[in-house]
Amino acid sequence: MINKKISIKDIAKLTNTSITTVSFVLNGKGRISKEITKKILDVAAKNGYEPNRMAVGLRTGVSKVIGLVVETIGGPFFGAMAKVIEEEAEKEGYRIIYCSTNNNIQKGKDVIRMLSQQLVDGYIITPMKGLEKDIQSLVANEKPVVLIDGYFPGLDIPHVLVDNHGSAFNAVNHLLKVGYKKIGLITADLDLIQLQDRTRGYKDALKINNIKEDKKLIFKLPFDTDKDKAINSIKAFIKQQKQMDAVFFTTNYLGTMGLESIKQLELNIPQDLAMVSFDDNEIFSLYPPGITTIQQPTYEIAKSAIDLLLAQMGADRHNISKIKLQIPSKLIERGSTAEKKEVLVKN
Amino acid sequence: MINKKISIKDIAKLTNTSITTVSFVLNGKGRISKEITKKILDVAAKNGYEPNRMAVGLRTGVSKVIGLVVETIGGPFFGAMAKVIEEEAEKEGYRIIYCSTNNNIQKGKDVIRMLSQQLVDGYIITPMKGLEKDIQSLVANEKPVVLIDGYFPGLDIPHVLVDNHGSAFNAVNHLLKVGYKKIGLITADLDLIQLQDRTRGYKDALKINNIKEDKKLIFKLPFDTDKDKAINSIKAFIKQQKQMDAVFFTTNYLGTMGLESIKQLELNIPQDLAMVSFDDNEIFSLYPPGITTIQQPTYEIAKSAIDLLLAQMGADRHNISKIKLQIPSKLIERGSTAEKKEVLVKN
DNA sequence: ACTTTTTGATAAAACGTTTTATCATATTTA
DNA sequence: TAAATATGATAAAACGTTTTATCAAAAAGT
Repeated sequence: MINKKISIKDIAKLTNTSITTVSFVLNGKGRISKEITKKILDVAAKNGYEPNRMAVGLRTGVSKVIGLVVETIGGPFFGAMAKVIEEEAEKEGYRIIYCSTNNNIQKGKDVIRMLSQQLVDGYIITPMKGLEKDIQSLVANEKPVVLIDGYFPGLDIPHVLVDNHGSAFNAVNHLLKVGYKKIGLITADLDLIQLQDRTRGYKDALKINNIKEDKKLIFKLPFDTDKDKAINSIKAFIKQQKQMDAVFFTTNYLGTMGLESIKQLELNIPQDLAMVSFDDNEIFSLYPPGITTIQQPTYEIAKSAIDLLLAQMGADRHNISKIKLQIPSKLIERGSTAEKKEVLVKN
Repeated sequence: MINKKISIKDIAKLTNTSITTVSFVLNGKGRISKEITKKILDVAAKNGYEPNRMAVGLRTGVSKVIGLVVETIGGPFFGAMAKVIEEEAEKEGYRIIYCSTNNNIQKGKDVIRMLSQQLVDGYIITPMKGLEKDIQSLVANEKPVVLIDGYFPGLDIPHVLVDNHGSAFNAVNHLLKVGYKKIGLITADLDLIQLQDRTRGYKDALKINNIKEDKKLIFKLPFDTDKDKAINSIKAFIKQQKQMDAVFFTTNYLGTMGLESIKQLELNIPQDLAMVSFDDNEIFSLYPPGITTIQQPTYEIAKSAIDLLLAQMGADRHNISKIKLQIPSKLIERGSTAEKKEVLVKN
């Protein structure tokens, strides 16, 4: 049953009709009689005809493929996103072509250039500094683009992401409410707007509670440190800041390493150190006493992003673009931020 | 800088040459003088020429795209795979188009049919029962295919996966060596050869240690149960099998839920119940006292798969196909399988 | 000086579609 | 009955490449 792929031309021959007629029937265009329509449809079905996407793409300029450019598909965050995006796209007949940048600007540029070889109809991209021009150039060329998990401040490009500032603000505020006073921040030394917004949220929460920001309580982990080194430097930071009674990690990855660090230091959560991390995660729910986290609405973010993109690719293209969404997160409170018990001072 | 995409024809016009000449220069074929070559290359570079992949694809029948069909990209296992596969493919100029089946046969069929519309040059597929015909048909049509994380017993299709039988055998053997005697098995009620091989490994390990298999110690979790229900039924199973002193989970997912179940039952690991799970994972390394796991060589598996596929797509196509790899795993021993302390019988 | 070979360049066909313009024939209108 | 219109089908061009076959001019061989 080695089916040589059958073309529209073959169907025309088999049904004594013309190529045009077959094309019209298959696409429900033109005016073709019932009988011929049926005959063509039958033959097409029987031979399992599938249009050649390359030919269609060449002729129409439409590939029915969406480019998904993420930092890395590995993590739980993007994995969940990818799934939703794929499902929604498929409903509209789009396939997903996936590329990762590994936070490397050149790789990002390359990937975008490649995809723009008429390969994809639209883009969902996690932006990073240095890609502004490339992405603006896509937009200028009328390519539908939605940024996800980040944005370019000042640029008018549709995007959807969690409310990073508000989420961080709430988390730190929560820590303060339940009694922690010396709250540390552990973030990554990456030039990402998301991390900056989260840091701002932390600082604003302190400010509004009249707590003076202490630079010593902020630790930026260098970007490319390997895992063991990273854990060691986190441990060093925690050990050094003795008065610190809680710590806020700005990413999942940092939070997990933080957990490992705290474990290795044999500190008790939350008695010795309370903690909150961005991005919920199975570890955080399972690890005793449960780690309080900021749960990103991954489904909503992904759904909004793909919807926004599909809308841009649809008929009503123009009035939809320029939509910007910041979706609220959910603070999952667990044991790691249990109310602080004041230490009794012996007297 | 709205660059309308430039074509080979435009370059020909700009350089007073013919389309053929430009094509020859750009592809390093034909015989064209140094001067004209340079002129064309210059103009092409200056205008940022990129070939139209659709046109190339139509003409040559080659898309430079690889289809990756997995159960779901979400999990850590496939996420890690996808990353490696993408990196390696990119070196050879291939892009990855990703589709998930969610363990649904019809979805799998649909996805394969779609991809075969001349969209992709080769396939990496996680096989599932019911897709045999579809995949064999690809092979019959000379499409390069590599199966990953599974295989079709009896069918001669290249594949690469972990040595499921051997891995399970070793894990259970290890449990027996360190003193556990009543070892339970928790697996999923899915008709996957991987799970069957793992189950066989478990049984063979018992057999070789002269331990009679006890059907009561084997629990198959129904496929579509939601997480809470699943945890409850695992808890019920554990509570019922009082003499059971250790349990082997055949997948990451099951292991994680098992951990949650054991936690909810307030059992001590390993004193009350020892455990081993397939697929290593950050939770298992972090959760006290550390869970012993079978670590799949994800990098090796993915690398082998993409290498095998690229080889099939290369020049020496035929002598390479039909390669089958089962890669050994690594047993990561942690606290959950510490040597069993015999309970002192009071006398 | 005439044929053969080499060199450099190109015209044209093909890949499989979609779509515009055209054309008969049939039907309606005047 | 002649003119206008509606109906059903199709030829041909176009999308941007690659590649085969061809061709003129230059170089080499006789």
